[in-house]
Amino acid sequence: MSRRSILIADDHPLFRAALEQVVASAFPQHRLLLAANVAELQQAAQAEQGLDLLLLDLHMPGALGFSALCWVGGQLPGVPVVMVSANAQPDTVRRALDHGAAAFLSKSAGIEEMQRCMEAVMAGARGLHPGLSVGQKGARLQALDVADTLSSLTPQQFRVASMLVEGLLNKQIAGHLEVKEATVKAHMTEIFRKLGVHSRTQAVLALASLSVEAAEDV
Amino acid sequence: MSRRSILIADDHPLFRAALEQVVASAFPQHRLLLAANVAELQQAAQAEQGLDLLLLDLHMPGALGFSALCWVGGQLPGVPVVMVSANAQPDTVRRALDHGAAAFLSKSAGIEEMQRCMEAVMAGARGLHPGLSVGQKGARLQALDVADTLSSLTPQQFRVASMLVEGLLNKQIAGHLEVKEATVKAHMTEIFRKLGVHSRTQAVLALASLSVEAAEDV
DNA sequence: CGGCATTTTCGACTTAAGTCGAATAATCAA
DNA sequence: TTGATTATTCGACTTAAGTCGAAAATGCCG
Repeated sequence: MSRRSILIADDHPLFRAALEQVVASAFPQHRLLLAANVAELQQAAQAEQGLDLLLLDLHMPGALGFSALCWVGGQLPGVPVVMVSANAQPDTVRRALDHGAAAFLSKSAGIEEMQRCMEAVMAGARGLHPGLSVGQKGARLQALDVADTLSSLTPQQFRVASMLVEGLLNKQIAGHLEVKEATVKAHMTEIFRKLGVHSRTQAVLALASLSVEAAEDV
Repeated sequence: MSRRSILIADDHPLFRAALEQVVASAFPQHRLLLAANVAELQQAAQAEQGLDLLLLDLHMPGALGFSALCWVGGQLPGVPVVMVSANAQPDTVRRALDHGAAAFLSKSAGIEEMQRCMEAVMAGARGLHPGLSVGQKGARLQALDVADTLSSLTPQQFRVASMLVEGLLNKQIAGHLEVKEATVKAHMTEIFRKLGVHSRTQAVLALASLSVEAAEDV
């Protein structure tokens, strides 16, 4: 636990491996942790308090839009997050930074550029997005209330919420999490309370407003 | 039924009255029909087969995004629709035209401009949007499947679907429509079948993808 | 007017959803 | 370690959701 560590969360195997090489060559003294989905991300982040940097893909399985980023912001305060995404639309970048990302890296960025960015972020830099002017931050995002709420969900509740917006039944969610259906229902009730709604339908509507933020950039 | 008629559907009383004046002065020989919400729009359109023009507000109570436009396209084929909206973002305009609108009018447009546009549409013109270049049509819209489905809903089913995405319970929907809850459930089952889903949650997710198209432009 | 198709309606029944209370397990600070 | 807080789990119960079949109403065409 003494060595510093960097967590790479990306679902694409090839790109994750490539990213691993880039990070390893730039920071040979750091330990590298890998995650292919949100569940692994949460697990790894939980086992590693002293995380120095998190490279987070925007389109992760199980992540509804920027929700994974929101969750990290709430559950892992102080851990700088570099968002990584195939597309770097100005809107996407701005939203990522609004949601608390320390930097935004395009997957088409050069290796040296990536390394420079990561070094800067670990040195304390924030709001970096190579290739784009800083300009106007904090634009719209009326969905910020929901985003805040998401970051207050416990890890298990977050998984339940993720599967909820996949359209799964309680029974199916229970199967995936290997718990009883009654447990899922209890989580669901708590999620409703935190979202300020009173039914599954309303919860889906609230959460869907987050999902579309990222769905637009496909 | 011999006179030609124009239907104005807008929820804002003041603007609806103003629009009424504009239309009346430009087309004194036409009969004017008014609708303040989607229910009235459906009722009026049903009672009037030979509709020559429909002025449709984008933000109508009970209308989920462009759904009202989709429904008109399916239920009232041949009736030209001029969309009216407070904002005329290029994206909004393009989507409206993609969904079958004959023209798009900004609420801030001049009176003469409005009258010219309406005349042109009734003369057969299509794809008009004063103040914007025609350019690239038919862009994305992966939600077109849902839009097509919406236009296949019966009027009552459409009302049920609208209230569904408001987060209402079956009991509440039944109260608004003044029918028994069992009836609403039956409509719900049929809506699920047409949408190709198997639960209320999935239906909301499918329909929400339509709602957000318009929600962005607020 | 008399069928014919669609729409709307509803009751009875099965399944899913949601609430409440409570027990257990994990976390953290003193 | 101990006490307190939070997270996770679940059973029992109430309510909502969803399916099936069918009757009644509506609209339309010959």
